[in-house]
Amino acid sequence: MKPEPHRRATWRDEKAEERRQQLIDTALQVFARKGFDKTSVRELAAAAGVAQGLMYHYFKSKDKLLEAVVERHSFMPQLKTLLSTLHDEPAPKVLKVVGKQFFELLGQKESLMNIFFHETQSHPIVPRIWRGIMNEGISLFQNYLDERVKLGELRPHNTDVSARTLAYTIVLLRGTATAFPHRTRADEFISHLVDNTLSGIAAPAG
Amino acid sequence: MKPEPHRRATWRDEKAEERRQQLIDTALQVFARKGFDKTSVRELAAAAGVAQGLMYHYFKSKDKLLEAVVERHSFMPQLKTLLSTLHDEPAPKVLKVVGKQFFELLGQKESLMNIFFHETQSHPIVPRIWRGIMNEGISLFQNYLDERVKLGELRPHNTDVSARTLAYTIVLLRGTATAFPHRTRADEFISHLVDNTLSGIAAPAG
Amino acid sequence: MKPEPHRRATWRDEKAEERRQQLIDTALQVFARKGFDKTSVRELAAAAGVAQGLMYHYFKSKDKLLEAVVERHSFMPQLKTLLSTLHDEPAPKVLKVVGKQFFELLGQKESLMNIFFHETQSHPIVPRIWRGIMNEGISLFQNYLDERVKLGELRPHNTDVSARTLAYTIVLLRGTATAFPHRTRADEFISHLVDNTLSGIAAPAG
Amino acid sequence: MKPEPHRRATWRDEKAEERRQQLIDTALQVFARKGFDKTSVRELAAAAGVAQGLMYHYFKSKDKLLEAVVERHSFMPQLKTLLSTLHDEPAPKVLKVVGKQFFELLGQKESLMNIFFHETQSHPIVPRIWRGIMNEGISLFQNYLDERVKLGELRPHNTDVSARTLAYTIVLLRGTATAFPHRTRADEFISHLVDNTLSGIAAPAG
DNA sequence: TATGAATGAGTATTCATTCAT
DNA sequence: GATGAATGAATACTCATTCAT
Repeated sequence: MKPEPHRRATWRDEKAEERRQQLIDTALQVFARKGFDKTSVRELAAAAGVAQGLMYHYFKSKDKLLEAVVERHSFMPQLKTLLSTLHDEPAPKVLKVVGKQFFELLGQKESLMNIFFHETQSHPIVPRIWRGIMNEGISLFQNYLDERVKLGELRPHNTDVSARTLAYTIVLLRGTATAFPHRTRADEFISHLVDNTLSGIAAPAG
Repeated sequence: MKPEPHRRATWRDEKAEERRQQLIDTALQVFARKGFDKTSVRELAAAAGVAQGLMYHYFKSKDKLLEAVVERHSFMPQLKTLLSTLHDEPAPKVLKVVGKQFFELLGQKESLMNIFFHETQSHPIVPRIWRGIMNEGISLFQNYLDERVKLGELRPHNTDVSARTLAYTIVLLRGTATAFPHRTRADEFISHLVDNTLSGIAAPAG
Repeated sequence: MKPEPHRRATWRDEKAEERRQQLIDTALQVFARKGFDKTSVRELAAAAGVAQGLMYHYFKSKDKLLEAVVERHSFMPQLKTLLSTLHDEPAPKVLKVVGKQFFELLGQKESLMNIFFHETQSHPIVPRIWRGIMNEGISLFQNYLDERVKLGELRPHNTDVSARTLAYTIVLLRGTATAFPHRTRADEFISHLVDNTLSGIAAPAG
Repeated sequence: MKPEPHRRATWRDEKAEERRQQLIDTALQVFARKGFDKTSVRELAAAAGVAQGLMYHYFKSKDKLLEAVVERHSFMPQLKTLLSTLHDEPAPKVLKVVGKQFFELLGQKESLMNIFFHETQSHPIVPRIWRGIMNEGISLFQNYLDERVKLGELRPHNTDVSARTLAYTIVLLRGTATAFPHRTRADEFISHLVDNTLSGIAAPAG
């Protein structure tokens, strides 16, 4: 019986893929903590417990590594899953839930968010991915709102604006929450946010 | 006959102050365009038309220069002026105006905003100043909203949330507007934003 | 039934020898084109279509590979063959032919010549081989000239000098011919060279 | 009396020019000894007794330094001076003298010759300068020979070939002399070379 | 035999900072 | 005040070589 060279190659390939993943994950953490520019390849290698030369076996350059990081950890799938739960549910009931889940998702992806916020200028792919996520997310969310308008649950209005209002506010809430938490806790904040958005803050007319 | 040392000193002081200001202004532009880390002192000096060594006559280090930049260009005064016009004006009338003015102010301070967004990790003073501006601004804005609630113009609600909703949305709108403009134009967006915020987006109860 | 180990070994040896030869041939081309130092082992392996590690099965080091290249492609045999045709032929008749053949031989070995010219400092074996070829060639050539002197066909003179004059001129002609061809074509040049050498360029004494 | 800023600047400029020259001279020696590729900038700086960073104050890159070296040490002027002594002198009398002087000039420029021979591939300016020197030199030499033909001192022949024969032979003689000196000493060699060239090596007819 | 993952020393270059003039 | 020569540490990246499979 001949040896199976294919099997062996596959095993090596798997190991290599694991290693690649490990390097990406380590880089995500270190980039988020220290920033892309202030992180040296030597540091990355040390953090991953490998020789610096190995970085270049897996990634052509430090820039390409950053690309790999943002591509691999882009939370598009989770965002889609999250937003797919919207459909056929009444707005007042789900907006708070989805808002809080979105906030939580951003929290889980804190490292990535750090990169999105700070490394925009380092490499063009970073804002491109971020823009992709936001646009897609806003778009899906807007579709839901449009449906609800059609159903007469929401009044006719510019849903791009309301979608962005909710999304932007939560994104920046998340951004500032870590750095300098404020009085109102996030959950409570989002509850109020949705209430305000639905009912308005103006006093009921006369 | 010797010249009076005092006169000369004053004249020289003025020149020095001008020069200092010039270096700060140049640095603001270059930092905003290229990022703090990717800008060398040599580049800054060249952009200002002086020798590199001169930078260190005016600023102890590159970091201190960054501090000087964010301190000097902090738009706190303008923000306070802007918000001081709020008082004793009815909300529906002024929110749009103030919102648009705020958006425009952020636009004028685009270079500084770039630094706030991207150089948070470079030096602790950057997020500190940014946080100061935001907190102060939000606080003043919230005070105004509280007044309007007292006057019965707005319904009782968490004004911290509504203040932040408006502020955060406009900030991120500004941030994304330059990089990737979206369908709705800013002015229109802010109009809708204020309308939504005041009246809510829920359909009027039957 | 097991295969005879001897047969297998022989077959494998042949394959191995082929592979070795292939690696040497590839290396010759790449070294000549890019230079020894500027060629990485990775590049060599890629050019030969094998993994880098395999290079070290066949050659102990990059230096040893260079040795193998210059040893294998040393054109000593061809040179000897070429010069062996000299004997018993009259000088005026054969010098031009041999000169042109020598020029052509150098042309065929252009890659090797490139290595001889540029990589002298890389590894001591390179100038050693080159010196060997030249000295042996000059020596054989000189022997021929000495014979012709004895036969009275050439006048008594320092044949080391005349041998080197012809050889050096053709070598450098070849070296410069590729890089920057000059007015006189090589064939013609060599004809004139031999004519001059035999008859001298001085005007016949009155 | 005002201080003379110009004088001071000039003094600094002089110092800078001296330093520049020193770095070039040091580089010439080290490049010649170790080869361009095998010499690190750190080594160059150490050999010159300065910090490595200073190299980049004076030369934009290692390549530019090599350019500066070959440009500054190109022996074109000396070669022209040497060849200008030819005119109006009879060939038999001066060819040996000029030949030996040329050999000696090459010897004085041994370091530069090493670079010309070995670093052709490193940077395009190296062969360009070498070609310039050779072409100009050959051309001037050929002009002289043409004159002598016109005067009836030399017989009509292809002077490009005879000029190159003498030049090439001496160049390679010089190149091999250092590496592996041979039996005939250079002076003697050149005497024989000129004798052969003038009188030919064929036995006198009849 | 053949692979390619892994190593670690080495390289050119950049840069903030100092200082004599 | 102003210059730019000089420093030396840091950085991204390359490469010959080794070795487990």
